[in-house]
Amino acid sequence: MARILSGNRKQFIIEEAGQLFREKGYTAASMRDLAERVGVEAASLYNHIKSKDELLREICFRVAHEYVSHLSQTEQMEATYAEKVRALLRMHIAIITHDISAVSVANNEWKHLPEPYLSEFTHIRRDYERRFAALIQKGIEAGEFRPVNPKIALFTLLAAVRWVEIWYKPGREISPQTLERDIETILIHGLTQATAP
Amino acid sequence: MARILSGNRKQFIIEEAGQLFREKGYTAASMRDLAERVGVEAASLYNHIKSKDELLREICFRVAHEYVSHLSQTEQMEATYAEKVRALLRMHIAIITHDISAVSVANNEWKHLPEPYLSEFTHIRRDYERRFAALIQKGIEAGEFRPVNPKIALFTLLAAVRWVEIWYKPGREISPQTLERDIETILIHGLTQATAP
DNA sequence: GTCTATAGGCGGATAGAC
DNA sequence: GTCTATCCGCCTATAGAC
Repeated sequence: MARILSGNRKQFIIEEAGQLFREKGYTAASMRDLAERVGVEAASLYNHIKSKDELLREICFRVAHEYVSHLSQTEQMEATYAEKVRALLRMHIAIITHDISAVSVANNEWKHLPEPYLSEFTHIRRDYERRFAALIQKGIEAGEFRPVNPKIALFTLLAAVRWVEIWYKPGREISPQTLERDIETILIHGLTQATAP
Repeated sequence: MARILSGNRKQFIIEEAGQLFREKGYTAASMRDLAERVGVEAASLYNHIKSKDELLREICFRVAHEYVSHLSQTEQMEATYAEKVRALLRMHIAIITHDISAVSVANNEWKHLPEPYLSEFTHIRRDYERRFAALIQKGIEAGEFRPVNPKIALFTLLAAVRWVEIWYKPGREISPQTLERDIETILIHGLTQATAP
């Protein structure tokens, strides 16, 4: 029971840390700032966590594992490569809009992870990119996609959904559904009306 | 003469600061770090600059003004909206590949600007986005572009070229020319071969 | 214009009472 | 588990000798 309460308390602290790190950046955010949000003195935080960077680790790796888990599911789908890429774009937008603080921290503050976690994190991310690029490569070979460099295509897609993380706030004028539809339209079909392959 | 030398020295310090801020982040980068790169003691830097945030300001506003200046030129071009948007995409890629540290800092560290510079910077950026979105809006009205939300289109385009800033290193396997061509292909024509408007 | 020395503040984290 | 008090280090920036 004590462990469950303690676990909840820790999760609450991690949640607040995610929002704080997103707003001010990991380095500029102090444990005193975090304590104020949580409603305790700074020293009390250390009854739940061991260090500031433990918070960063929890956030970054939770996000990383969520992305990898969805990628694995997508790879096993029975579908065309275009459908798989489309599903991954939707997945990215969904994760971002549902867990925006954590995603933002994982995207922008990961470089402050201390070793060996930094190496582990970049390794996971590189592996994710490699597997995603392989799907695009196969889509090109299958004639579904234009013959572009798969890495360029990958990063263009990933970056194009990442802006949502910077910009999106719940309750903003544009709904997640419109977001999803229009971003997909541009990336999959292109911006211009009349296309000539 | 003394002023010219001093000016060059200051520019050198700003250049080194840009690289340092990009690598470590503005808050995590110390004046001692910067001094070591420049080859002096930290206190000596203050003969050339007034404060750490002056360096951040110089970098952020130089980049902002470069973007705005190119946008103004593009607005005055005699060309279709598709050609103008294409020109702006090329301009973004060119600025990023030529001045990557400064662009990276302006994109990622601007939030550490102290007021009133923070407000001024965000105002300049919002104005840039408004004018760029207007070009897309007109392109949609002219039937050149698909009927998507202009803001979504804008941010998707801007984000898609921004990844270059995170990823690009001079001398990497992919050339700026290939970058430009493939990113344009995806954003303007779309990833899939057979498009059905 | 560069140096050494240092002021003055805030950072993460710990000790120990309750 | 939370508090107060505090350690100790690093931070930006300044003072003043050379």
